[in-house]
Order: sequence, then structure tokens, then C-alpha cells
Amino acid sequence: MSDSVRVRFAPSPTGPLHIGGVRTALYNYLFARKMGGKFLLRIEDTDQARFVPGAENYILESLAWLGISPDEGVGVGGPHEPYRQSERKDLYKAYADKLLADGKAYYAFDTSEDLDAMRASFESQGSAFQYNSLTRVKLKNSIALAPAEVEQLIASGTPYVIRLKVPAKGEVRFQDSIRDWVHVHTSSIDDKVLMKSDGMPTYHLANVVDDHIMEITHVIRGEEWLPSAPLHILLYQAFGWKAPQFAHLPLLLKPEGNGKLSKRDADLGGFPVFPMEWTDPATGAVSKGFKQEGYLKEATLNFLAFLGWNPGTEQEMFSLTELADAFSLERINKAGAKFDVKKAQWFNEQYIKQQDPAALAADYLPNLPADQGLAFVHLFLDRITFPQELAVKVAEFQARPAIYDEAVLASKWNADALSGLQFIAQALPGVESWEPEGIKHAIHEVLEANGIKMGKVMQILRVALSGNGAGPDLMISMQLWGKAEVIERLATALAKFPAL
RNA sequence: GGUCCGUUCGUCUAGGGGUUAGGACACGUCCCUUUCACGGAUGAAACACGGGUUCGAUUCCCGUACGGACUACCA
Repeated sequence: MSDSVRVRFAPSPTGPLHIGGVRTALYNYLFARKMGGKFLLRIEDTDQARFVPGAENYILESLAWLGISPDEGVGVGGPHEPYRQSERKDLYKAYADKLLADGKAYYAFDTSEDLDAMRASFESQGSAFQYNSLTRVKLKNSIALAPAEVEQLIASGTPYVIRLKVPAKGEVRFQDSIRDWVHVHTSSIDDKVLMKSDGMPTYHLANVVDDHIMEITHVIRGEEWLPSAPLHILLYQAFGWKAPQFAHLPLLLKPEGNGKLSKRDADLGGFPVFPMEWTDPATGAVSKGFKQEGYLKEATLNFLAFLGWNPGTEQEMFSLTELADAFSLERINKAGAKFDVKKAQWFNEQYIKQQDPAALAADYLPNLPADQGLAFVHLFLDRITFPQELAVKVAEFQARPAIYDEAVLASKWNADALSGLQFIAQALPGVESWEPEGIKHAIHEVLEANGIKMGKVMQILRVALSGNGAGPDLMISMQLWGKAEVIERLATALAKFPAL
């Protein structure tokens, strides 16, 4: 079908990809999959000043980690190569020239300093400067200046930009998939710069030209673009092109307080706002990543998808393919969503339990024999949020108690407990089969024979062996410690526990 | 300041002219368990405010308040 869906994710390589950007990529990907269309990745590197080495690679790796794989674009190629805007530079100039020839754009020679001064003077009078139909006739451009003068300026190499000649009167309207009709008067739109004086296009031009050439049918992007969408509509009109369908996504907000989620929140809240760890090439500063923090890709995806979208059913665990099946633009929310770490952690806990225990053991407890690693995974699976906690739990488990839980001792350490422990210490060496049932049976038997209730000593036994008043199943723990170690620990505790 | 966008439990949200306003996270209680965790059950918890339209508005319209984005030769 000729009008099949084509969407794109078009980040700028100016730093690590923000988690909000990842969500935008995800929604584009999901929509493409749902509609049987194509998902493209285009790199918008038209700002030479803000270019950050490694950022493009970071974007590619982050998307690859999550399985948000482009069908076309940087890294995979396709019929519209190149997909990096810096490599398409000449193209944009040709389109800008066409607008110039049609009288829909004009040259402007005002320097940044000129414009800054203009803005300052307007501001001092309490109003805002706009480069528009009212002011352009008084500024230094090919509308206000005589043709000969313009030619002379260009011939002499005076730097210039190309601006869009926004109509003085009229209304721009478009129907956003998420926000429905949005209308704006052209009088509130600036004569935006299309081509910068360095010969590079601005976002506005490059974006519209590429989306048209690459036959993009739906532009799904962050809400920060909503104010410039009317300008883009105007550009499509100036070129005589059909505008794509727009869908402006709600923003991701700070977990506490107001404002959009930022890098600062990560530092403050101790949670990541980037998909993967990022080391700033200039400062060497390291920012946390979901991946390195221990978030599973399935959990990250599921969590992100639900920030601003929901299936309308009560199902909340969704794989990437299930998300693609259930996804629709209509079910995206309008209001911004606060980032909730607790929910992200909950998703992670759910997905950890779904992992293959043997794989978890191999990946996170590589130094243990496979059967032992597996046993520990089973022991701790329900008690961790991140897989790397496994190794910590195991280390704590294996270390002999340095201190004994004071509170438990204070309330449970008594004559019954003492004799119970002593009986257990006597019985343990005789346990033939050192496995949970056998150990439990032996303890039960010796306590019953001496008229002591299990409940009186079990927690004290736990403290004696592990130092803690709470923890995983004691019988399984004892099996894992091993007979000799348990006997040793019990003897130590008996010697160290306070006299009665 | 201007333009545009938004507002249902603390958070993510369902719903939509007449509902006991539903679910999830977090929180409380109970059950399970020798303990903790997991799991199960249960509780507390919301339609920003003011007008209108209507027999009836949380839902539609208009204001107000609050929040947000944008307002660069950045994207």
C-alpha cells in the first residue's frame, strides 16, 4: 500500500539521550509496528556548536539495548540515505533557494548583535521583539533593502540567513492526534530562520524537508515542539506539500515539585534519567543509566510505555510485541506524567521473577558452581529489586555474623531458648541427610523430646546462625551453609550470647 | 510579558451527562509463613475553583486559579 505508515525518531547528538526521548522513540516504534509501517532513525546534527562526540553512538546503543530497532536510517541504511542531516546539507540550500525564488523567504543580514540590541530595546519598553511582517520592513533584509544593495551585500560576502516570510494575516490550524484542533494566528509566528549563516539549515527547515522527502506520514514528537508546529505547517504550505499527521506527546515531569524531568533530578533522587550510563567527554562526569542500575530492558520498556499511555484494560505487564499490538495514538494522554521511581522498581521486580533463574545465576553469580548459584537465585529472587543485589545477598549470607540482632535477643533470649539451642547443637552432628526436611525433622524431634516449642527457639536460632532476626527460609539456608559451618556458627553464638 | 497546551486518589491512570468514580504503585490492617520477603485479602485516599447549558454535570461550554512548553542563526 502506497500510503503505508512511516514514522521517524530524529534526535540531536548533543548529549546522552534523555529517557523522555527514549519514550518518544518507543511510541514511534510501537506505532510503526502496530500499523505495519516503517520506523526510521534520523540524526539531526545541524548544530555544529552543540555537537557532542559519542552522542550518536550512545543513541544507537541505547535503542539497540531496548530493542527499539529502526527499519531505516543511521546504522541500518535505506532508500533515503544519508540519514544524517549534516551529510544532506546541500539539499536544504536548494529548497531554501526555491522558497526564495517563489518570494516565500528572504535574505536577512542582521547580525546577532543587531537582533540582541533590538530585543533589549523592545524589552525596555515592555514588549517583545518579533521578526515579522511589521518589523521586517525596517530591518536589514532583502525586503527592506533595494535589490542592488542586496546583490552587493551578497557579492561582498556579507553573512546572511534566510528567513521564512510568514503571512501577515491568517490562521494556521491543524488537527493533532492527541490534542485535536490547534489554531494559531500567523501574527504570533516569527519569520524564523531557515538557513543559518554557516550554511546549515535550522531544525525547522531540515525537519520539514526531510520528513517530506522521507515520506513521513506521522510526526510523533515531544510537546516542546507544539508551539513550532504551526510554523512547520506554514512551511509545508509554502512548499506546496501535504503536511504529515502530528501527534505531540506529553512531557515527562519531575517526581517531586514542578517542571520537566532533568539531569539534576537524577542526581538528587538517586535514580537514572538516561537509558545507559554516560560519561561526559568534556568533564568526565558520569551519569547513571537504567541499564547499569539494574533495570531490565523489559521493565524499562513497560514502565516507559505506561508513562502517558495505557491500553484501557487492566493488564499492565506487556512485552514489546504486546505493546505494539495494543498501542494507539488515541490512547495517549494529554497531561504531563511525573516520573515515579517506585513504579519503575516494581516493574523491575516483576520482570526479575520472570527471568530464567539459571541465566540469572550465570550472569550475576558467575563465580559460584551452577547448582549453588541456582539455589541462591531461588533463595533471593523474591527479595531483590535489581539483579546485581544477588551477589550482595550471597556475600552477606556467606559472611559469619559480626553482630547479633539486639532487639530479638532482648525479647527472645531466655532459658528455654538457651536449652533449645543446646539441644539443637547436640542433635545437628547426627543429621544423616543434610537437606531442609532432614534438618527440620531433626530439630523438631529433639525439641519435642525435651518439651520445648519450636516457636521459642527458631528466631533465636536464626539470629545465632545469621545474626539477623529476619531472612529467607532457615532450613534452606542451613543446607546452603553446610553442616560443618552451621555447627561452627551455632557454637560461636552459644559462646557469644549474653549469660542468663 | 506574549503565544500555545494542560488539570480525576500522594503518583501513573480508567471512566464519562444519572457510577458505591474502577485499577496499579506507594501506605495501613489482616491472612499465609518459625521470621522477613513473595503471594492473597482488605482499608484509607481523587473529579482545582466559579459560572453557564441541562431534569441532572466530574463528564459539554465559558471564565478564574494553578502547572507546563515555547518565545535563539538550539534542537
